[in-house]
Parts: sequence; structure tokens; C-alpha cells
Amino acid sequence: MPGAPTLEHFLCFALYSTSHAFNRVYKPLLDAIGLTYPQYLVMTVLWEQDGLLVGQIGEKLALESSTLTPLIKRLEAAGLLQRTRDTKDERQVRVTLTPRGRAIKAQAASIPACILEATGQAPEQLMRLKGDIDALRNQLEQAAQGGRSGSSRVITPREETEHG
Amino acid sequence: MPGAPTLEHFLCFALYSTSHAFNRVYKPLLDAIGLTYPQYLVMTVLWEQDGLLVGQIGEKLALESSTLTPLIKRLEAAGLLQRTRDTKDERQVRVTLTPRGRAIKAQAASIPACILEATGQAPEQLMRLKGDIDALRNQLEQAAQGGRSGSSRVITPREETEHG
DNA sequence: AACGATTTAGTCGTGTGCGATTTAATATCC
DNA sequence: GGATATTAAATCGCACACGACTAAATCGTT
Repeated sequence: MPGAPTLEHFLCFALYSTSHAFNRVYKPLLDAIGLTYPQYLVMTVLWEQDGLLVGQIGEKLALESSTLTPLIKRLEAAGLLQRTRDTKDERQVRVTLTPRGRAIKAQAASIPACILEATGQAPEQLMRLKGDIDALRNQLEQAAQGGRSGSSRVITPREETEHG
Repeated sequence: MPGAPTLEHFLCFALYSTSHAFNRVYKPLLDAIGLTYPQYLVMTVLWEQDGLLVGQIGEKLALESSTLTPLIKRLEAAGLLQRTRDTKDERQVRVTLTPRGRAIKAQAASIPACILEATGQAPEQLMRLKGDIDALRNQLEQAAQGGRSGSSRVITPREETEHG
């Protein structure tokens, strides 16, 4: 007999609680530069590629505009970036780093090493784990889109060119 | 050469976004029984062992009383459980399922199988993944706890170049 | 050119999550 | 036995996160 499913069996709970555990490790590091974790993610995206649209940031982070708009406004209020409506298409809002926004990239540079150390694991193991989790997320996104009882297949409107 | 850390490299982001992806798969299933995911977790804990204290639930879920108290009050308002102050120690609040709270356990019984199907992976692989994630969480909790008195503090940006 | 459909952000309401603080009850120390 | 410390929940303020909806701009078809 399989037995009643308890918390112990839930992979989702493992992800949920480990995500929170990560946040607790990040917090003191991010407090030092005045960012929350989601704000840090947005800044990381912009450090990689500046001048993205709100929607593009949302696509990268899998977050809705209803989440991002207030968050980005807070970053603007903190003087780290600027929001400007695109002159070509005024529906779109382009997000650009300020000098100060670029400057704190250096302050944040030490964070990944701190996090790596906190995991106490080898980078190879962590990357392997990340690969497995990414694969799982892709599966779940498929399922969430395709939704109902299995048989109906939804054609994705856009091909997802995804990394590992 | 390691290069600048981008979003692609972040295990934490993989966890963060996959946790949200799980939530999106759960949502339609939980909507049917009127629960949110954290509420479902609390109910799962109580289905396993009824009559726990708020603090004991918090320990199992790694959540603070400031999160749990309002959540549990909502479950009480929904008629799924009852909060009673312990007569021996009136600081403590014991949480007990109502008949209705026990009843929806049957309705929720089909959820794990739905989730398993949504992952599209073999249970053995998922359990292996869960094991790795649990180990990671334990490490992170160690780091978050021992962070103050431990050996590692925030590394200055200068010495970051060594770490990849 | 006209007008309905689509797209992009933004707003609003609800429900987490947590740190800091508070309140009340119990434990401990002298 | 009474002052003090500790503990368990609760409260408060802030920041996500999302669904439902809105507003405005653009697109598409005729």
C-alpha cells in the first residue's frame, strides 16, 4: 500500500521551503545593498542586458506585470533605474539603469561566492541539480499551459529556445 | 573563464521559478476545494497529525507565526479547523480539524497523482531530486543559522575574483 | 479611414512571507 | 514571593505574487 501522502513525500514542498531557505541566506547580503531578492533578480537581468522592456523582464523571470510594475517603481524611487515610455510604441516601458544602478553591480559581485559557500556543495553537483530542476520546471509549465485532462495538446505559439 | 554571473547560472532562481511553476499547476486543483497552496500544506500537516500547536505547524513548514496566524484564521473562518487556547498553557493555541476539515481530505486525495503526472517524470527520479534538494536546504539552514558566529562573513568585492 | 481585436502596462483586491514589536502567560532567579 | 527573563501567538508594516480588470496604444481587416 502506498500510504497517505504526507509532507515528507512532497517534492513541491522541498522546492518551496528550500526557496525560502535560499532567501534567508540572501537576506543579510542583500540588505547591505538595499535590495530584496526579487529586486536583485531584476537588477541581475538588467546588468546582463540594459534597456529591456517590462514585458521582457517578466518573460525572463516568469513574473506578471502586476508584480513587476510596483517592484520596478520601487527601484526607480531608489534611484537605481529609470522608466521611459518608448517613443515608437507608447504602450511599452523601457527600463534603463542609472549610474547608481550600474554601480551597485560591483557591490553585488561578491554575493554568488557567498551563496556558493553557503550551499556547502561542489559547483558540479549544484549545476547538475539546477539542470534537473530546470527540466522539471519546463515540464510543469507545459502541464500548466496544456491544463485539462491530458489528451488535448496545446501548440505553443512560440518556440522556446532554451538553454540546458 | 567564469564570466559575469547571469540569471542562467542561478540555482536559487531555478528553485524560485520552479516553486512558482508548481503553484500554477496546483492552483486549478486547489481552487476546486477552496484552498491556497500554503493552506493546503497546513491541512496536509493536520491530516497527518491533528491537534498540533501553531508553533509545531510552523516548525514543520518553516513558517513564522506572523505568517501562520492569519492563514490559520482564514481556515477557521472557512470552517475547516478550530483554534483553541490550551488550558494548561494559555500561551499556546491548539489547532484541531472540524468534520469538514477532515472531509476535504478525500477531495484532495487525487491531487498528488495529478501533480505527479504534471511532472512527467518517474517517481524514482523525483524522489532522488527531492533528496538532493532536502540536503541543500539543510545546508542552507545551517549557513543561515551559523552565519553570524561562523567563519564566513560578507566578502568584499575585491577578493571576489578568485571565486568563480 | 473606421472600428473591432490585440497588446502592453498599470491598478486593485486577496493572500502570503517575514522582521520588529507587542501582549499575555509561564518559568526562573534571588 | 516578587521581580525578571523567557516563551507563544498575535499585530503591524512592507514587499511580493497573481488573477481580474482597466486604459491606452497599435494592429488588422475591410
